[in-house]
Amino acid sequence: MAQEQKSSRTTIHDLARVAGVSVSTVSKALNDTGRMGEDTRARIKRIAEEIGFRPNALARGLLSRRSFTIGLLTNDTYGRFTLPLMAGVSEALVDKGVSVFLCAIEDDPERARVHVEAMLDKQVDGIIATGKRIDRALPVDLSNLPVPVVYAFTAGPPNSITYASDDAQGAELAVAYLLSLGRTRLVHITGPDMFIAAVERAEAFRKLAGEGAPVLYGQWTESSGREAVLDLWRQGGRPDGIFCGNDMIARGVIDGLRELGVSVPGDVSVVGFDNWEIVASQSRPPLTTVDMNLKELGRQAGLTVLALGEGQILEPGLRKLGCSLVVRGSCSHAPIDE
Amino acid sequence: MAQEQKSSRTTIHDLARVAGVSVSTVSKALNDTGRMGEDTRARIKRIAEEIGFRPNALARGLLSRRSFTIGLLTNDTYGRFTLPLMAGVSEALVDKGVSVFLCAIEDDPERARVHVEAMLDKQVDGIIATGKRIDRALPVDLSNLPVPVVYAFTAGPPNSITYASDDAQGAELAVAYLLSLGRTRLVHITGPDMFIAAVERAEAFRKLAGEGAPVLYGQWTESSGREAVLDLWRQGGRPDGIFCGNDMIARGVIDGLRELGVSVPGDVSVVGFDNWEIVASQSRPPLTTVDMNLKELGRQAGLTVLALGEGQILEPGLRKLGCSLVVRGSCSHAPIDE
DNA sequence: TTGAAAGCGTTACCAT
DNA sequence: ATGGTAACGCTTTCAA
Repeated sequence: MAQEQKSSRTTIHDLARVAGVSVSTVSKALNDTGRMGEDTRARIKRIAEEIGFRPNALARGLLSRRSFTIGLLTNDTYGRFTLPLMAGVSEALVDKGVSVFLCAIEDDPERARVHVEAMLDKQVDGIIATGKRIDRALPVDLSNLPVPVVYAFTAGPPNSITYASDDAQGAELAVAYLLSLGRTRLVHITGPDMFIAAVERAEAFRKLAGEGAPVLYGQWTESSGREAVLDLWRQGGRPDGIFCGNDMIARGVIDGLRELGVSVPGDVSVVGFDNWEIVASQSRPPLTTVDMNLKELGRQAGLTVLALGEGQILEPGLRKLGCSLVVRGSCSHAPIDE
Repeated sequence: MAQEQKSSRTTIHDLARVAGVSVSTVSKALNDTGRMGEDTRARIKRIAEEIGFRPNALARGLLSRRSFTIGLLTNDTYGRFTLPLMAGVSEALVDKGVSVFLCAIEDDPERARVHVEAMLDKQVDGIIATGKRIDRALPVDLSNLPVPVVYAFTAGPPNSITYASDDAQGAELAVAYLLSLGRTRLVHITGPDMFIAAVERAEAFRKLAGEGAPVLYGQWTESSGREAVLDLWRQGGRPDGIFCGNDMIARGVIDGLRELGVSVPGDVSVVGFDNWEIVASQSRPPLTTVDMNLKELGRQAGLTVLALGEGQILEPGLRKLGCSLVVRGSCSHAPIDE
């Protein structure tokens, strides 16, 4: 049938028997601890290799009180933010033998609790909480757990360690780029002002583009971007550079500009935010956009929970990681006037 | 500092001491095994609740040889297919106390091996292999593992249990819908014919739309869809219904039609495939599309590995799950001619 | 009805 | 240089 080879796993006892030594000797040989003849050690290692012995992490964890396992909790259903983050966490930790439990909770406190308890039962060495916005917390209280918790891209309680991308710096990057291209009449089209990320980006935008530069709050959707740009032109606005709060909005903006017969990047340069590959690279023209380096964020969050789990004492607080600009085709130098 | 409450976990010994009984009595009370006074049982349960005792799954697993843990292996970086699937797996298994290790491998056999071995060391009860296309295998051999493996949305070896969506049925659904609207001149615009999914959908399309109905293979991208439609019109094609191989293509198609001044859904009805929410709902008009029910697929795959892990013998083979049609705004009834 | 003891697979310590 | 033994937290006989 379908599951023939389910050979029972070989244990350290089997290995000891085959090698003709005691279990403790095998253990020491394999872990490079204790003192023993290099020949014996090598021989045991070779035999272990041959019979395909792999130590049972459950038994190991029982003794060491470390499971080499961490939990990643998220309420970001699409995985827009979670997957890159997860990739970073995973990449940083595989080599240390750490595996990651992924738990997707859909803003359901009950399910969230169940997931968290399941992870705790499994003795995870730590938990990374993540989500889709930095100013909202997950629907579950993680503050009195017996394991360290690190927050990444979601709000943590006071005194927690939280990782986030530097929205202001990212926005500055985008605006500075537009300015460097000679674009002077800038507009910012973004999501709802209830999002702190939107506000921070907007403030950074104003700082560089001038306090009077228009900021248009709306939704994080294409249609919102498109309508904003249509309204703008209807009202006589004629920016030559548009910085968008995310890539979806940017697509809508480009869409709207096409409808208006305005050339991108000829007449107007457009910059997005998120570098959501699938959206940014498929737009026409491909989108120049800000990348939040979520993978790096994940990597650091992963390393941090692990360090906390090993007993290191780290300063609590918010840690902002820099963004970078990914240049594609939606921006060009402003035409020389005379 | 940041990790104050790391109280050492309470064990069954603590609980036994508090309750004034032996560990074995506690164990039996909590597991509803053995015989004992209902009052004692209730009292122990209550105390367990009070002091927040939760059994150590590592210890439990050591004994029972079950870790209540499974691994999900994927090479789908964007998570387009993996996340819905994962949601299904997770949803079906949380209640059974099973947690899921997610391992994203990027077509790197080396990393894949490392991940698989890490999971095996952790004594996973089974592995679900998944990916981004049904006719390619993951870059790692999973066929001689000591745990059951189920394949979902990725190719498995002969005699394995594989879950996939029913591409033909999904395509039929789409085409039948177009026909039911009175659309008669149908075209299919899809991805590369190297994808078996593309071919199967195309065949199903031809079966219903007529053997002569045009099938245009291209890429799975927006630009490919747009160009196909532009070419089509340039060459004088005037379909009134377009079935697209995926939602990205459908977006491109709609985009191209707008450029041509063709109304969707007035002049042409468009159906997509995938129901990639973020793409389908944001297109103008929102996309009517085929949903592969990946969540259900995940649920079944999850239940199946678990069953195999419990020793059940199941028939190997490919199991196709039905798709459903999600109606949005991109289709309408054909105008009455006279 | 309850408890003592063995054992799951591993590591650490102390003898030999 | 190597091996015996205890211990990690739990479940499961088996005895009382």
